[in-house]
Amino acid sequence: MQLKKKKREERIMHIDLSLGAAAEDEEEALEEGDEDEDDEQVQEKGGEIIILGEGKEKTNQSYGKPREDLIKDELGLLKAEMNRMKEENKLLREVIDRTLKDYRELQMKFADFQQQDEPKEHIISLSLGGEGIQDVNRASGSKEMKEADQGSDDNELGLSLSLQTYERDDRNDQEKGKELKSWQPTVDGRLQTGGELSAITGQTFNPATRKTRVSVRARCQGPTMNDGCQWRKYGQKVAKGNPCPRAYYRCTVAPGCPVRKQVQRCLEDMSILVTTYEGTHNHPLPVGATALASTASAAANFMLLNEANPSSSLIPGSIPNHAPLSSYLSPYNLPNPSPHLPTMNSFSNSIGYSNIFNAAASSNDVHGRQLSLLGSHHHHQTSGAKYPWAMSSLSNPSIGGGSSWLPSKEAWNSEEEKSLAENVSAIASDPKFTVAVAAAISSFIKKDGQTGATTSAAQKEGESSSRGINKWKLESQSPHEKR
DNA sequence: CGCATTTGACCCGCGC
DNA sequence: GCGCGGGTCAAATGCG
Repeated sequence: MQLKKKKREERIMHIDLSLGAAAEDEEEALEEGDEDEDDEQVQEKGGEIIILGEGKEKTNQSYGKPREDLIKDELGLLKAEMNRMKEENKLLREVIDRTLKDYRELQMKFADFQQQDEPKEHIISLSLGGEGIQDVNRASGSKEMKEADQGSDDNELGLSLSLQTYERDDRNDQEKGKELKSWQPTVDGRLQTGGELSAITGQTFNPATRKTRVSVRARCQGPTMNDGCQWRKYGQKVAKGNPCPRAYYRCTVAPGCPVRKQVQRCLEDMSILVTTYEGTHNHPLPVGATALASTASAAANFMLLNEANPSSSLIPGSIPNHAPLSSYLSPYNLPNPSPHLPTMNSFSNSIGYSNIFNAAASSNDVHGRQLSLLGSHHHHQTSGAKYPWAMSSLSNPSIGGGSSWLPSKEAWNSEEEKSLAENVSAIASDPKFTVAVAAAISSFIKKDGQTGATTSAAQKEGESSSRGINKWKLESQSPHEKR
C-alpha cells in the first residue's frame, strides 16, 4: 500500500524534474523494467525523502521519539536526495559532454572545409541538428552532408551541430533563370519535406544594388510574425501556384526605410508562415526586438566575414569585440534555447550582430550568395505542451524581449500570450525545475569553463526549455542572381 | 479624424 | 509585340 503510494510520488517527481530528457527517461525505463525490489526501495528512498520524512516526523512526534532520531532520519533522507541529485547531475553531464564532443568534431570538420574552400560557387551549410529538414541541397548528395546527417541522427537530445560545405554544380543561364523565378516555390518545396520546422532562408538577388533577401519560415498562427519592427501593409496579391495571398509590408520604423517584407503562408503547411525581407534598414533595429534578425544577421555576417577573411572560422573568439548573440536571445524568442548557446555565442563571436540588411549591403562580397538559417523542431517534444515557446518561439520572436516595439496588432494572439505567461510562472514556481536546471548548469560550467563562461540568465532559461526540442540549420548557398 | 488595411488598377520585366 | 505574373500605387474603406 505504502509502496504504491511511494511509487506514485516518484512518478510525480520524475515528471517535475523531467529536464534530463532522454537520459532520465532511460533511467526511469530501467527502473520500471527491472522489478528488482531492493533497487526500487533504494531509489524510492531517494525520490521520496521529503514526503517520507514528514510522515515519519508526525509519527515520531506522536509516539514521542527522541529528537536525535528525527534529525538522523532527516539527515539520512537528505543524503539520499543528494545522492539522487548527483546521479542526475552525472547523467546531465554526460549528455552535455556528448553534445560538446559532437560540436567540437564538427567544428574541426568545418575548419577543414574552410581551408578547401574556393571563392566562387560553393555552398556552405551549417546545421545544428537538421532532422526534419530535407534540404534541397541534399539532392547534390555531398559526402560531408551525409556524414553530418549521420552525426545528428545519433543525438538523443536532438542537439547536434553539423557544418558542411560543398561545391555547387555550375548551371547554365537558363537554369539559373528558372531557379530565380521560382525561388519562392523552392522555399515551399523545402517546407513540404520539412515537417515541423522554422527557418530563415536568406538570398541575395540583386548584385547591382546589393539588395538582400532574407526569407524566414516559421510556424505562426497570426497573420504575420512579430519581428520587432513596425510594418505597414501596402499590398496583397495572390501568387500563382499558391492560393494563399501574399502580403506586402513596408518598414515604418523610420521614415523612408526601404525595407520591405512579403508574407505568405506555405502551401504545404498552412501553419507555416514564409516571410521574406528585402532591402537595407536605414535605422538601427529596435533593441531586443528580434532574435530572428539577430540570428539571420549572424548568418549573414558569418558569411561576410568568412568570405572577406577566410582565416576566420567558427572557433570561439576568432573575431573578438562582437557582442554575443545571446544578448539578444531571450529564452522565449530563441527557437533553440539550449545548451548550445555557447555554440551560438561562439558563432556570433565571429559574426557580430548588426542588422542583416546592413551587413549584407555593406559588403562587396555578399552579393551572389544565398544564406539560410533553418531550424526544425524535434518531433517528440514532451515539453512542447507545457513550454509552448519551444513550439512556437519563432512565431513570437519578441516574447520576453522587453521590447517596446511590439506592434499592437501584429503581435501573437492573446491566447498564446496567456498560455505563455502561465507557463512561465509555472516554471518559475517550480523549485524542482530550478534545482535541476541549476545543477545541470553548474556541472556544465565546472566541466567546461570555456563554453560555460558566458552563461547568462537568458542562457539558463534557454537551457531549461531546450530539452530535446529544436534543431537549427544554418546554411549558406551560392549565388542566386536576380535578373 | 487620423492611421492602417483592403483592393483593384497600373507598371514593369520576362518569356514566348 | 503580346500575355503573364509579380510588385507597387493609391483611392476606398474600416477602425479606434
